[in-house]
Amino acid sequence: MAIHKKEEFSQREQDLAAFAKALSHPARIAILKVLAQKNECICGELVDVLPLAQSTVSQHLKELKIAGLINGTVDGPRSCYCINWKAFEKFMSEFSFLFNKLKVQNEKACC
Amino acid sequence: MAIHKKEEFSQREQDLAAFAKALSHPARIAILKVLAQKNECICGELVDVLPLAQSTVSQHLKELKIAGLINGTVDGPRSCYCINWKAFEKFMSEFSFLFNKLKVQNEKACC
DNA sequence: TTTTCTTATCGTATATTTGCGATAAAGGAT
DNA sequence: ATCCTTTATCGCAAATATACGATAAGAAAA
Repeated sequence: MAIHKKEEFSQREQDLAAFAKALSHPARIAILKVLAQKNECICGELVDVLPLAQSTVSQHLKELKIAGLINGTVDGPRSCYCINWKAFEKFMSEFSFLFNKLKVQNEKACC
Repeated sequence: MAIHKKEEFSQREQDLAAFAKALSHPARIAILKVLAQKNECICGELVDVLPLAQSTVSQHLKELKIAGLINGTVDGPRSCYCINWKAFEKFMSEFSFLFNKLKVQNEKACC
């Protein structure tokens, strides 16, 4: 492949793509679901619920954290995670904005 | 890796992840933007606008089509693409639904 | 028919993602 | 201090994704 082309797109496009990428695995969707239901959750609870090894769950959590979609705090020997609603809302509204803005322009039928 | 774990998640989770995956590359976000602005668009126009080779653009279009986010019709020697608003809207509302449903439950601060 | 134009697909190289076991690190319990 | 519990990280293997040039395939034009 040799060359990274992602940087040649606008920052906005890259940000939206990064947000979508964080959501692009069913395990991460499932993690967000559990976090939303329980409000907050320690890593071990997620491991119990998901069909994945502890190290794999930890890795998905890391990706969600890097993407800014969840917060994590150390609680003794445990790690407590919860959804970063602010970031989540920001990205979702940005998507909706893009979507709605474009949608109004052309409701007409196409190819 | 050896084993595919994706199938062990619910269909809903897999569908949402697949939708997000289709949006997880800036080139595909850019393509959707152009398609939305022009309403419909032939492949060559996209190649002119994007910093990618024709074969690469064609591949991204294929992925968007497989994901159901765009429609494509053959128009003589050209291919005309447009956004499948119905599918797009369905997925976006599904995301919003998930997001809103979960959000209402817990506005309280967490970790 | 031959040429030209447009797009899809194939083959290939490289980068990234996914997944797990093993291990480290850090706090609590004994 | 030693063990136990919990989580993060490392190292590795395999699968996917990304990107391009070359080529095929199809329609229109010469």
